[in-house]
Amino acid sequence: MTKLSVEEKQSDRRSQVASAAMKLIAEQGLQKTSLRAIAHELGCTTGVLTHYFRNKDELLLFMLEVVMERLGEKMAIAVEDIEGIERLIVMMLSVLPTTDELRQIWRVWLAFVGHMPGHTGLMEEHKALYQEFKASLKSEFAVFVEMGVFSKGIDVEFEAAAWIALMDGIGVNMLAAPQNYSEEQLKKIIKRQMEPLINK
Amino acid sequence: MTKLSVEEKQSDRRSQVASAAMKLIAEQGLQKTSLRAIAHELGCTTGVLTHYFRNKDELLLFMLEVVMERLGEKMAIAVEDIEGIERLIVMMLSVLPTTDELRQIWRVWLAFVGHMPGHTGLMEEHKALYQEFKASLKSEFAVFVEMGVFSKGIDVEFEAAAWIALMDGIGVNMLAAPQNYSEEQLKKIIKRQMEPLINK
DNA sequence: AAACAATCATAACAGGTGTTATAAAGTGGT
DNA sequence: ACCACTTTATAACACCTGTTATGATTGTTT
Repeated sequence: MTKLSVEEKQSDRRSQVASAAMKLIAEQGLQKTSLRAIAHELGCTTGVLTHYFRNKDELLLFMLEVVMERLGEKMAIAVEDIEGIERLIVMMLSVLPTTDELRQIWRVWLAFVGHMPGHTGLMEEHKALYQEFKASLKSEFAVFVEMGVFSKGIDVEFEAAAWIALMDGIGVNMLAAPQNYSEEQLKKIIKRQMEPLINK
Repeated sequence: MTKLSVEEKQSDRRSQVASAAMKLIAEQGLQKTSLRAIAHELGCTTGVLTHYFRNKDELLLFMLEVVMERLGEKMAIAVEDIEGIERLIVMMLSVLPTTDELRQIWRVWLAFVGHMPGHTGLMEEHKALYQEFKASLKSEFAVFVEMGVFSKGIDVEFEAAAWIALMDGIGVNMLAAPQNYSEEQLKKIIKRQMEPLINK
């Protein structure tokens, strides 16, 4: 391969494997997603998987990184050129499981979280990625404080944690107890969470 | 056995099996919790399990019922003799994973939810139990409206759903990305969620 | 063209899985 | 003491699991 197109580079073999695994996990659960099933989904044999991943946990970890990365990208794309309070609303709406792709991502995350007990390595990695997420949210909040959108007294650390918790909860509920959260309802919840932070 | 003490009756053999399974799931995850492992934990053989449960999914379902039931009991005990806004706060605090027992319950629930994809039977049952939970919360809210604590205009259905989502999110975060939510912080989040509902 | 390394396929291993059938042990009623 | 019934143990079944080792194939470099 003399030329590397951008697409080929960013979706290298590891990512292809991860995508196949994510598809299966989202529609069959983690238990039924064996290495052989993933290989079959991808149209190859398990030799590929063992060549790119030391073991299954390493594959799981990579999938989690892919999931977090995709969520970050979706946020970034959704909010560019949007400022102020609207920016936060759009940001949150852009990652909730409202599309098939996002539902897949959330299902994979849920499977991972449910699989964590007893696997301390996975827990620590998950915690690290979460704090990364929280850090970006904190800096976002800090900007709002600087710009006078949020009041000065707020505890950025605490607010970011509370915000992530709310988003996780909505996401989990949209998957685990499917119900019609309309976009208006989602906005209503988000705005409420934002209300006490606004500088008045 | 001529006499059936209350304790022996409510913790019959099925419940004992479920308790052993819950302990293992909470500390090792669902994958490593095989029928043989459960039997070993309980100090018997798999014959007991197969006698009381048709298959593993039926055991899982029963565990989910136990989990929901215990949460309901904890709520009921915590809030008796407490009225008004304080009642709601205590109710919520009483089920969040702040103790070892509650953490176990939440871990089992998370394992179940992560295991649901592809098992439509389990999903439907989970949804049913969730709506039961929501119904009791709705009636709780309705009382608040009647008593003038909450304002008349609120959408009880929507508010209950939003509330459950917030609780789920906090619970998941307390397990998946452990951090020190102090009781004050939890109360702060809860009160905030309550604020827009209060009749002023 | 030869040598090297990356990529992938194949196969075997040791062990564990849920499920099922069957036999043993225990229990209470008559 | 016998019987019917529940409860538990044992063992086997067929299958799947992640992991590992070994070859074949391919591509790149010298």
